[in-house]
Amino acid sequence: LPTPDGEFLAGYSRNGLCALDFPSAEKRHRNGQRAPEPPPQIRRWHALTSEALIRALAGQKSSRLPPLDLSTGTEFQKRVWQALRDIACGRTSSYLQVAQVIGQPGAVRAVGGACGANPIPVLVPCHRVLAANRKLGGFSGGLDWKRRLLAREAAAIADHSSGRFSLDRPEKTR
DNA sequence: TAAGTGCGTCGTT
DNA sequence: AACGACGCACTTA
Repeated sequence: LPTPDGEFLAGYSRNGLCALDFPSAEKRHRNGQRAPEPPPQIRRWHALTSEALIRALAGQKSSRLPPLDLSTGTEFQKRVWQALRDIACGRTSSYLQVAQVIGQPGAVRAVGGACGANPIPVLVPCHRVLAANRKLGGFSGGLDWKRRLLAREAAAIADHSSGRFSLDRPEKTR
């Protein structure tokens, strides 16, 4: 899946989009060998994924998404991932807040683990979760990506609201 | 303030 | 039984 930020790799199951990988600088994802001719269903989903991802990378609210197949996760993880999807574009949350939202205020650290296990980063916005001290926290795709995504969302919001509203973005970068 | 240490917590492996 | 994309209290510079 080509984007201005490089070639992402999307994976589909019978039920929908089930994986999204950041561009890997090294091995250029299967080196051009993609599936012969995806079935029409998959191609429709892929078109949606493509537009949504490109918008998301620009910091804009994502367009309509294809069905997401998150069935690989445990019950706990699925609850966390759903909570992530409820964080609006341009806003941020914290691992503690997410833990509270899913009704397990003590499972803060486990929430971090679930974020790290998110199979569809960017579209399932785990990058919007910061540490409670308002620092960046971690990111499986690399902290630079997390910074970039947040900065672009903040910029898009600022642009849209003439910058007169307070942006909630991370104070510090580590 | 900033940075480091220790411990509680709890889902995963 | 061990290990974190954490949080919080508490020390030290």
